[in-house]
Amino acid sequence: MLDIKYIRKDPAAVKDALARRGDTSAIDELLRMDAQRRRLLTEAEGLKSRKNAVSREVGKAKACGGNASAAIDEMKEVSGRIEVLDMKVAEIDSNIEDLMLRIPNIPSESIPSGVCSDNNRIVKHCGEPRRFDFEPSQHWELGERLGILDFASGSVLSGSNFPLFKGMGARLERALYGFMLDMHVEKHGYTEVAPPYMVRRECMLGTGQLPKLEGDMYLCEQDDLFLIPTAEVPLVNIHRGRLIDERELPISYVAYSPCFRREAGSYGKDTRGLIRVHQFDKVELVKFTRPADSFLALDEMLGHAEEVLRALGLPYRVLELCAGEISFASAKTYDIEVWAGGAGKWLEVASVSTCGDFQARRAGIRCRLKEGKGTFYPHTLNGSGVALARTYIAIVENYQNADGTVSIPGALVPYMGGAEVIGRKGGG
RNA sequence: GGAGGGGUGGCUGAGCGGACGAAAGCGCCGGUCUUGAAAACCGGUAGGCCCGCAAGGGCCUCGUGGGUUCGAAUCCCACCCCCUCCGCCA
Repeated sequence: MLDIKYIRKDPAAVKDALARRGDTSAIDELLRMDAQRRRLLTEAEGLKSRKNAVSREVGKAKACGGNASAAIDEMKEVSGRIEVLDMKVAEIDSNIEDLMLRIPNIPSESIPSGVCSDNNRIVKHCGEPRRFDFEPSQHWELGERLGILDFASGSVLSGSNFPLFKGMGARLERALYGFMLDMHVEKHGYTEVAPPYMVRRECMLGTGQLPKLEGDMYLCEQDDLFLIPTAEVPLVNIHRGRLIDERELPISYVAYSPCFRREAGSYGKDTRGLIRVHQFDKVELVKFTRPADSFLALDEMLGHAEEVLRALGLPYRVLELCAGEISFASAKTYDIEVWAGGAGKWLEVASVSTCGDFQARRAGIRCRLKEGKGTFYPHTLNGSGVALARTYIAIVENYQNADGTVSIPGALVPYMGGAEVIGRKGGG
C-alpha cells in the first residue's frame, strides 16, 4: 500500500513511477475521492465537536437539576446530519481502500525501466557452464532413468505438474533444504521458523498476493485458508497488526516450506519436468529493517542466496529486474538464474526483493521509535535462499556423468548419508 | 463436532451509562542520588485521522460492525478472533 499523503503531495511523480512498471491505476480518481472524503470529514468533525461540547453542558445542567430540552432537540437534529455525512465518508473510504489495495509498489529509482525481460540488467556472472564431452540429458530423462523422479505417480495422485521424488531423489530434496537452512542459520544469523502452510486471507492481503492474484492461489474454502505460495507470507505476517520495538531490528527469519501455486493460465509454458510445478520446496529469507538500512540489507541477502549456489558449485548469473518485471509488492528485485546444463538454459531459482514500507503499511506492521515519540513503518525484504525444484534440475543436469549417474556436490554429501553418486550400485 | 470462558494502552490488568483515552503494576524514556551501575525516589510515556505555514485545535479508537441514548469501554444485537474442557485424530 502506498502512502496516500505522498500521492497527494506529488501525484505526477507517482503516476510516472507506476507507468515505469506499466501500471495504469486511476490516481486522479483516487485523489478526487480523497479530496471529497476530506471535505466531508472536516464538516462531520466540526459537527461532532459541537455535539460533544453541548452534550457535556447537558450533563452538567442535568446534574444541577436544570432543563436542557432545547439543546437536546438541537443535538438530535445535528446527530442526523452527522449520520448522513458519516455514511458518505464510509462509502468513499471503502472505495479508496479497494483502489489502494490494487496499486502496486513504486519501483526504486535505481532500477531499469521497461516492461519486458529484455530490459533486465545482468549484473553478475559467477561460474562457467560446464562443457560436456558427451550428449547431456535433461533432468526428467535422468530422473526417470535413475528412478528418483516419478512424474507418472505424481499425476496419479494429484494431476499433472505435481512431482514425486523417490529414493535418493527424495533424499536429495531433503538434503538440499537441510543444507540451506543450516547455512542461513549458522553462517548468516537468521532465526529458523517452521510456519503453518495455510494462512488467513488477511495474511495474503498483507503481503500483497490478494486481492489481485487470488486466482493463482489455492484456497481451502471451508476454512477460508490459503495454501502459502511462499513462506514469505507467514514470515512477514508474524508481525501483522503489531508494534515492533526499534531495538529489535533487524529481524531475520528463515523457513523451509513447500510452496503451492495454481498459476492458472500458465499451462503451455515449461510444462515438462520440474520447471513449473504446483508444489515445490523453497527456503525463504525474510528481513525487517530500518528504512535507511534496507538497500544494504538487500545486497546482503542477495549474497546469502548466492552463497548457496556457490557452495553447490552451480554457475549462475544475477539480474536486476526492470520496473515492469518486479512483483506487485516489490520496489527492487534481483533474480538469480542458475545454469541447467542439460536443457542448456538459465533457470530462475531465487528472487530477492525489498518491498520498502509497502507490505508493512498493508499489514499494519509498525515500529516504535527508540528515541522520542512515535512510530514508523519498517522495510520488509524477502528472498529465496533458494527455490528447490529448479536447483534440483541444475544439480542433476550439471553433475551428470557419461555413464548416466549423477555426482553429489561435495557440500551435500554429509546430508546424503555419505553418498557421493546417485545411480551406482548401492547408491540409489 | 459438543460445552464453556474471554478480547481494554508495549505487557499484566481494573473499570460495567456522563467527571474515562481510560486506575494500578510492569516495561520504556528523562531526572535526583552514585566514581559508574543497581536500588530508591521524582517526572514523563497510546495510536490513527482531519484542519493549520506554524503555534495549535478538532475527530476517532477499549476485537469489528450495527443499535439504544443528548451522552457508551460500560446496555442490546450480529459477526470475527483467542483460550479451556470433552469427543475424534497424527
